[in-house]
Amino acid sequence: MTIKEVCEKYDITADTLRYYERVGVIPEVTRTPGGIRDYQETDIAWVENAICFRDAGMPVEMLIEYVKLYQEGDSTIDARTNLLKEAREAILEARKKYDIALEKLDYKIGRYEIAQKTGVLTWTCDEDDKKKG
Amino acid sequence: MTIKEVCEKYDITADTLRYYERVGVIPEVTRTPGGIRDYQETDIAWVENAICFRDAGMPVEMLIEYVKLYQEGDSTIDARTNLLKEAREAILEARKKYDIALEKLDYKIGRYEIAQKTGVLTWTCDEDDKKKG
DNA sequence: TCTTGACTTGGAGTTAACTCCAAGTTGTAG
DNA sequence: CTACAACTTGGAGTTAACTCCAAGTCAAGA
Repeated sequence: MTIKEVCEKYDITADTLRYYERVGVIPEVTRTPGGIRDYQETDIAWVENAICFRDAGMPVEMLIEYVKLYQEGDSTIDARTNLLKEAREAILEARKKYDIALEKLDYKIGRYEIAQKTGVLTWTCDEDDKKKG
Repeated sequence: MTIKEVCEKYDITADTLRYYERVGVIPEVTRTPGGIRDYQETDIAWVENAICFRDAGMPVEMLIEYVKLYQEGDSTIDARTNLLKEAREAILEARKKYDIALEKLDYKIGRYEIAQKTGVLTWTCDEDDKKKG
């Protein structure tokens, strides 16, 4: 699979893919004899992981560390487990914050929609932002 | 409430609070006659909102836009509602990605824990990353 | 009143994560 | 064999969101 195909498949730029490889977010990608990237199943799995975890806010540094440990072999299994657990906690924490924001948004949207429907503001925005967020 | 107290209450730096005010993420804060920030209930509500929405990944630009619309008065209620709905969609989208990452993490952690308990790798990490992510 | 520490401003600097660029190489279609 | 698009590299540039700094002002205690 060419870099272009991978880009299209995952809606990501070639620059980002090359950057991920360069800094070690993914291991070195398989090449053709001419030196052109030819993504194999394994390479693609790493790309998929990288995108998935980046999408969840996991820092590039952490992914680099994971790949480094992975390449050091079985002796790093404990370290890798810990790293993954740490990432899990961070993601759970972040998700909690998303839920709180959603609640707040829903409350505000609800208020605004009533105002729109009735054409009347039964409350001042000031009051709303002051008392209920 | 002084800037320091607000910092401590929300675990945020004074620089960030001043930055938020400067760029318009929150409206101008009440001052003492001497020009020193003296956060009132309303000011604090804005700070709380800003932190909450930033924590959910809402871009600073969007918060600035909301405050701008808010200050223009009731004629911008439709625009504000749309903005909030847009933010809501973005947060829902992001949260979905967090859930996917969590699933992947849980799967990997489960595998690693079995390896740790039994002291045996019944699978190669390569295989794991290749086939199951 | 003096000191001392927290506050003020505008502007410059930093960080993470890309994103772009120039100059050169590869590979496919005609 | 020749174009020509797509690929390669190292390195520089950009963006969002802070974060820090210098020079000066304010306010509470001795």
